[in-house]
Amino acid sequence: MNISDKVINRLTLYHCILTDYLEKNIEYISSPQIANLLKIDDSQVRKDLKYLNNIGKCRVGYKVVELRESIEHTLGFQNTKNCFIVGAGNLGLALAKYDDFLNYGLNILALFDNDPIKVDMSLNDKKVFHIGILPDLVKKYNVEMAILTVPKKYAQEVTDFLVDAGIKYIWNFTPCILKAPDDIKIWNENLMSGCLQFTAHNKKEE
Amino acid sequence: MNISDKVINRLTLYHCILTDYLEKNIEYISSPQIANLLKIDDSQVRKDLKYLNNIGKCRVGYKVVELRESIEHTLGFQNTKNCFIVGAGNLGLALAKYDDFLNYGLNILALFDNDPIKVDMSLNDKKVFHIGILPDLVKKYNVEMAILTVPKKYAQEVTDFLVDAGIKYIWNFTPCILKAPDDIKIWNENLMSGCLQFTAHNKKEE
DNA sequence: TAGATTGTTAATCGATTAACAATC
DNA sequence: TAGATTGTTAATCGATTAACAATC
Repeated sequence: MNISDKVINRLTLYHCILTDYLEKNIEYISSPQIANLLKIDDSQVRKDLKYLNNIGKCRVGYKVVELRESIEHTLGFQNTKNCFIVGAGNLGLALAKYDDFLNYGLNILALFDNDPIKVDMSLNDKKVFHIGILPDLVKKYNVEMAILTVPKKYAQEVTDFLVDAGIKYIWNFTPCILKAPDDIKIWNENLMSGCLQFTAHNKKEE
Repeated sequence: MNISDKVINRLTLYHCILTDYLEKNIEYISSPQIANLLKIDDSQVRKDLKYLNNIGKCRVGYKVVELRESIEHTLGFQNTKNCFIVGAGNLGLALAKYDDFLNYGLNILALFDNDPIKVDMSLNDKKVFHIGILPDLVKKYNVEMAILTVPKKYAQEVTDFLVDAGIKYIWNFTPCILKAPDDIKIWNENLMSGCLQFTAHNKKEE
């Protein structure tokens, strides 16, 4: 069963709501409650929740604890994935400090850079290594995923290097479209694209 | 004319490709070329480009310079929007240093925090102010948008404060679903949600 | 001309919304 | 019982893909 991008995105939003309810010790939540918070349709919420094989109760809704665990299980928060950050610039360092990733199953082991000044720096128990030793560490720690935060002009070159080193998933934070073999999965993170969705939308009223 | 989220997202990707072609001094680009790079359908590319009122030439494609400018115009990269970052933690500081935003029409003027140690810090010509003076500066500089990067537990409280101060657009980087009046537009930036799309997808093969 | 590409329509596919019987 | 909610089907809506005439 394949879960679409849109459903995955909504499941993460439901997860935020459920975490909040859990902290407030509320035991049950209903689909209209979730729908109101997100301003979406309640039958859509129920349809999304069907992916989780979770059973709701008429008149009371779903158990917060169980529903939250089902989402975590379905999205794979438990099976932790190791990951390297490639490029220890501002964004790379910020992402390394962003502890929330581990809650979602993403374990950032280390950073890499080619700048000797940055090498051997340490932050949040994560060390910056020279890019040259990345292939060895990929094998040693069985890392399949890399977060790419290098300057634009090195993006393709570094991608080729990562692919050769055996990296299979690249989370691309550079504003470049990377070329890679078909079996390499690339997710282009376009920070501005989300933001443009509300700023550009206004144009229709012009 | 309303442009959907998906189209906006693709237009930003086309923009990356066009910037690359421009730097390589390539004059024309065709829809199959764009489609191949992004591994999508070429008729979809042509349909997206129709939003831009741009005219392609048979056998040669579209003029790179013109197409790029049309995208920038349609997505409003020219009409710069002022913006405040609220919360000068790791993520807030990283976003403040991320100069690329200005290319997309987003002008970050300043940061705000309630921690006296952070107040008066300065980075990239941007100063950190005490959150208390935000309402005054919102009026003074006519700021409608805020990037929310405060700790989770203050997210709702700060949102209420921003709404009272006259902020209309909130780009929410906290893992919280914010409550706000209907005329306030909120974009929930869920960094992990994109990443989960390739890690969670594998589950289908289990 | 032959071949590549655009622009556009029709066909397909998937996602959202509406509706409602079943349940407690 | 009355009322709220689930689970699910049908209807609607929108997005993607296929197809192809027109163009150069």
